Amino acid sequence: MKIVRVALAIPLLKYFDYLLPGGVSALEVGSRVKVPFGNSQRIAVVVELDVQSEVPQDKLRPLTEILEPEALLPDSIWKLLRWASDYYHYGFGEVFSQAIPAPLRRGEPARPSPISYWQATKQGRACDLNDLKRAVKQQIALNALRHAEPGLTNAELRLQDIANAALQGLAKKDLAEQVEHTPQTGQWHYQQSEDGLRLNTEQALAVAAINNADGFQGFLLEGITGSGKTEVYLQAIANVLQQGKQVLVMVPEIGLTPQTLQRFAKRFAVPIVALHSGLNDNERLSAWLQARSGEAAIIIGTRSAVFTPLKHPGLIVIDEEHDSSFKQQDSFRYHARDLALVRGKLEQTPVILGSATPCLETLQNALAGRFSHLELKQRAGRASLAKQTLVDIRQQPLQGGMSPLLLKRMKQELKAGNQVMLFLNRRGYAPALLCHECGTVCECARCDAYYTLHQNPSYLACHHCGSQRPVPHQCENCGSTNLVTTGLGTEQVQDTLEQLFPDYPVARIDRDSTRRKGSLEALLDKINQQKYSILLGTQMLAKGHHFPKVTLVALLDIDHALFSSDFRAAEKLAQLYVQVAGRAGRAELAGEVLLQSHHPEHELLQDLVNNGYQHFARFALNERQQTQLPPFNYQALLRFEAPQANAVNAFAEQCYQQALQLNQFGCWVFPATEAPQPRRAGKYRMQLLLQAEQRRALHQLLARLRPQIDQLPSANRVRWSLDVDPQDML
DNA sequence: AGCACGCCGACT
DNA sequence: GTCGGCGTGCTC
Repeated sequence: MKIVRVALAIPLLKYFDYLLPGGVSALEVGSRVKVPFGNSQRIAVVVELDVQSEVPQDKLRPLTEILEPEALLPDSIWKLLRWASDYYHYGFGEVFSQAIPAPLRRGEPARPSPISYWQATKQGRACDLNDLKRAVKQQIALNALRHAEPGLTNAELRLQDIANAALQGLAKKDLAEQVEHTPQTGQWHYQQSEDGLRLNTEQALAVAAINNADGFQGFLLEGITGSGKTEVYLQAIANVLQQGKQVLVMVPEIGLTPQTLQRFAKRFAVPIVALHSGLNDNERLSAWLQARSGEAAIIIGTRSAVFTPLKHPGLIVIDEEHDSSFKQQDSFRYHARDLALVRGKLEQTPVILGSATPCLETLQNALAGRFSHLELKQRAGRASLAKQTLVDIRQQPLQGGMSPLLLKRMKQELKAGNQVMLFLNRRGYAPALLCHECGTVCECARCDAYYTLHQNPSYLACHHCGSQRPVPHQCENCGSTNLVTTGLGTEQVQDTLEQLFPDYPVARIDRDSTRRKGSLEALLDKINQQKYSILLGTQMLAKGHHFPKVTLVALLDIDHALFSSDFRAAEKLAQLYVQVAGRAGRAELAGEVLLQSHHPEHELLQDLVNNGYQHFARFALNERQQTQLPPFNYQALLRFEAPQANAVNAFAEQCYQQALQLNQFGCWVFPATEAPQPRRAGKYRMQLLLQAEQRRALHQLLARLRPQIDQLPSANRVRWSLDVDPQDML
C-alpha cells in the first residue's frame, strides 16, 4: 500500500505518514486530507507522495478522506510557505494553516458558499428617494443599495457606515431585503481611461521604471508626504491591469479604510476585494477564492494578504512599508514585507515598497542596489512644507505638559479658526499614583509595573497586563490618605486644555476613548466637520488620517525615545515625526510643527529637524554599521515565559549552553537576560539574543538549535518562541 | 496543540 | 472511599 507524508497544524517540526487506501482517486502534493490523529480527526496537507516510511508498518493508519484531488494553492504560494517555514523555523503545517482562510483550515470545501447581502426590493428601486427625506440614514442606505450589484455585504455596509437600524427601517417599508447569494463575478476586462492625474517628471520616471520591469524587481518608492506616491501606484496598477494581470495591494492595519477602497473603486472599474478584519469567515473565503480564480482584479489587504493566491499575479504594492503592523508579533512571526519580496521573486512580478520614511532595512537594500530607488522629492499640488521648531522646555513652566511658547501659538491658531493637534504617547490620567507620606507607588501585583491612574470613570489599570482595580483611598504601606499622581497622560492634558481653552472643544483619541466599535470613525468624522478645535491623542492619531484644517502640530514629550534601550527607538520617532509633520498644512494652509524636548541639542533631533528624514536615515544607517546592528547584522531572539522564575531561568540557561555548543558558525550568542518587562501578567520572562554578520550563519545555528530545544526535558513547562528578525525586544 | 494517563487533596 | 488538580508523554 502506498504511503503519503502530511503536515499537521501542531507546533512540531515533524511530518506524519499515512497509508493511502487502495483504489483511491487522484491526490497531489498540496491536497488537503482528513486523517486520524490520536483519537480525533484532523485536517492535514500532503507534502510528499509515495514515501518510504521510517515508522513501523503496524503503526501507520489509513487516511480518512481526501478533501481535494489537486493542490489547494498554486506552486508559487506553496514555495513561499516552504521558504517561510524554513526561514522563520516554524513548522510547515502551522504555516500552511495560518496562510489559508479559516473554513479551509476546518476542512470545508474550497468553493464559494452563499453570503448574505442587502439589496433594494422592486419597490425600493422604483420609489422616489425624496420620499425618505425625513429618514436621511435610510435615504443614504437605499441609494447605496440601488447602486450595488447584487447588493451589499455586511462588511461593505460597515465600510460605508450604514447602520443596521437604517436597513431594518427600509425592510419594514419593503424597500430593502436580505438575500443569500453565492458571489460570482466572472471575467473582467480593464479598459484604460484617461482619468489619471498629470504626473510631474519624478512621478513619470517612477511609473516608467516600474512599467519597464521585466519579471521580478524590487522598487523603493521614497516620496515625501504629499509627493503623490499613490498616483504612481495607481498608474503602475493600471498598466498591469491592462495586461489582464492581478494586483495585490498591502496596507497597514489601520490604513484599510473606506476612503482607501473608494479611491481604488473610483479609479478602476474592475472587481476589487478587500481582506480586512471586518469580514466574517465566508466573506473572507469568498474574497480569497475570487483572488485565486482570477475573478478579482485588485486585492487589498493587510499583513496576512501576502499569502492570497492569484491566478495571474502582476504586481505587489506595499504602502507605508515601514509600518510595524506588517510584522506579525505572535505565534508565526513573519514579516509580510519580506515575504512579499520573496513572493515577487517566485512569481516574477515587480514589488513596490512605498514610504515617506522607509525603514532602514529597506533603505539599505536600495542603497546597496538590490532595489531600484525611486525618489519623489517634489510636493505635488499646492501643499507647502511645515515649519519645524524645537522647543527647549528645560526650566520652562509647563501646564499640562505644554510650554508657554506652545500655548501662545495654540491661542493664535485657535483664534484664527484653525485646528491644533497634540501628541502624547501615554494614555490615562497619570502613569503613577504614589503616597505623599512614604513614597510607596501603587504597583500591579502581576507585573513589574506601576498602575496608571484613569479618571472618568476612575480606576487603576496596568498597561502591561490589562488588569484593573479601584483607586485606593489609602496607602497600602502606611495607611496615609495623601495620595498624589506623578507624570502626565492624555486624560490630564485634556483636563488642562479644557480649563485653558474653555471655548475650544477637545477631541481625545487614544485606545480608551475609541474602545467602542465605530467610535474612532465617529470621532474622526466630527473632527472633519470642525466640531473640535483641539485634537489630542497618542500615536494612533498620526496614522493614516488627514485633517486639512490642522495648522499646528506638537509632540509634547519625545525625550524617552532619545534614551531608549531599543536601538530602533530613534528610527521610530523619526518616522512618527515625519508623519505628524505631514499632517500639518497639507492643503492650502501652511503649518508648523513644535517638538518639545529637554534635549534640543541632541544630535538626532537636530539632524531630523534641520536636514530631514533622508539625511537622518543615512546618518542612522552609518551608526548601525558602526555598532554592528541590523541591517548590517542579522538577529534572532528566543523568548521564554513561565509562571515560575527559576524554571524560566534554568530553561533559558540550558538554551544558552546549547547555542554555545552548537555555534560553529561564528555567531554571537549573548547570555540569556531578563526581558524588558521581566514579569508580565504573572509570568516571568527572559530572552536570548543570537546575532550574526551573515544571514546564513545565523540560520545554520537556528536549524540545529531548534530541534535541540524541542527535546529539552522542560520544553513544555516553559513557553518559548523564536523570533527571526525581531522588530522590538518586547 | 490536544488528549490521555497518572499520581495526590477535598468532597457527593 | 471517589472526583479532579495539572505534570508528562504521545500522536503516523
